[in-house]
Amino acid sequence: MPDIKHFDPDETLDTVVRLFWRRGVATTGVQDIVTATGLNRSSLYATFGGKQELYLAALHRYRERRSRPMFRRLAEGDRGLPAVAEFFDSLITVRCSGEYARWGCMVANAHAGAENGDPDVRAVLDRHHQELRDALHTALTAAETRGQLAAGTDPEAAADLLALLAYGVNLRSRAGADAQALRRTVTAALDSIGRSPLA
Amino acid sequence: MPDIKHFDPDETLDTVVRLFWRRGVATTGVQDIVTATGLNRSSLYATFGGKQELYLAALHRYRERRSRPMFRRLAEGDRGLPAVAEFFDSLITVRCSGEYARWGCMVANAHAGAENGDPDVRAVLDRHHQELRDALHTALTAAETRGQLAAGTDPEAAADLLALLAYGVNLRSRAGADAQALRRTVTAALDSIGRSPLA
DNA sequence: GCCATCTTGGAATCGTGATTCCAAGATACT
DNA sequence: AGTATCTTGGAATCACGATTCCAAGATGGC
Repeated sequence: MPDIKHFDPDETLDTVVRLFWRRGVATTGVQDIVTATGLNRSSLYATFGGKQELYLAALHRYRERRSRPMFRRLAEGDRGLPAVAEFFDSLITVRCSGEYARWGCMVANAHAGAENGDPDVRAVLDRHHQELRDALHTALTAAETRGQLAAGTDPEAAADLLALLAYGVNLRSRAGADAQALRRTVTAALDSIGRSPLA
Repeated sequence: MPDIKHFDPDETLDTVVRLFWRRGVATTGVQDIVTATGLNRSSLYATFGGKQELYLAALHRYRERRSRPMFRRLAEGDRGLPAVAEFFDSLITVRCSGEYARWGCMVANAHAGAENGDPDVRAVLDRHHQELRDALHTALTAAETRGQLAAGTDPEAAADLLALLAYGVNLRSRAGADAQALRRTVTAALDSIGRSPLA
């Protein structure tokens, strides 16, 4: 009996993600969202609630569409170090070129804003960090099993280190860091973790 | 002949730094600054110009009072790795406890906000990164000279890595990362850079 | 074709954003 | 003391913030 939505909420959320991701939540107005999505204020509020709820939904969407797939690839296949190297390589490519160049990571960005005061946001941040660590840890454990790790390397500690390194890459890429330089740095880090080249 | 200022601009700037540092520029209003400093809008604008100029002044002040002293200590004395370890130790202490706990680094925070669109801000960000790298590089070169580095460690690459790691520490500390965990991670990183314990 | 129910357009609300303006007050030199 | 020159208080400005409201429109089942 009721009317049906005249737009696609899913598509809308993707547009909203792009806005919050690029410009941050504090500097993105509801008017900007209305303009970018083309839909009406009423529809926005009726579908998603207020701005904060919309931001949270966008954050979830970002993680689901952008972060999770990368984490999954990183952890799957027991490839070990090559998977880690590929992860960072894709990361740097996305951060420094193409449509999303210089946007950084939406979750990393959220750390710096006042939005991290919201307990819900904070929870997402922590969960994200945990998942990143876990994925890296899985890959590094596989690397250890395959004998790819240097003698003194602990997979746990190395995962923590690489997770923090990823935040650094994300942040600096937003300021326009050079992709080549980032790649060199990551390579050096992975080299120090991995078995020295001996054959 | 003229009147003289009825307040101390220097002291005021310190208060402003605290505001922008903790809450970010987008979410800090001029009204908040007026309230926190106790001085009048007219005096604010007459002394510092608008909000953006005030933010830039605060950013400079932060670097001068907070970052530079740490960089200087890191680079001076040719102590090598111990200086690096001490640097990270102080960093984590400041970021996770005391008055500034969970505030992160004002410069790192600036990477994530929309304020990085301003060319002047961007320039400060790049200069900051350069100085951090340089300080680390100086310390690591001293470490190399003193034979503290592992065989495959390049001071340049290690400096880049540790610089990015510092951003990671700063970001995560804002989300309430555990100091002990951060310390363990940093220690592991320094261990992998340094000469293995052999006597 | 009708009705209950939802969606949509767009104005209205009401707070707060940064910035400006001017009269009143304070200062230091003459 | 007088005066030129700056500072200060506080109201005024004007754009834009998020959110709400209601009349008009669209839908699907009867």
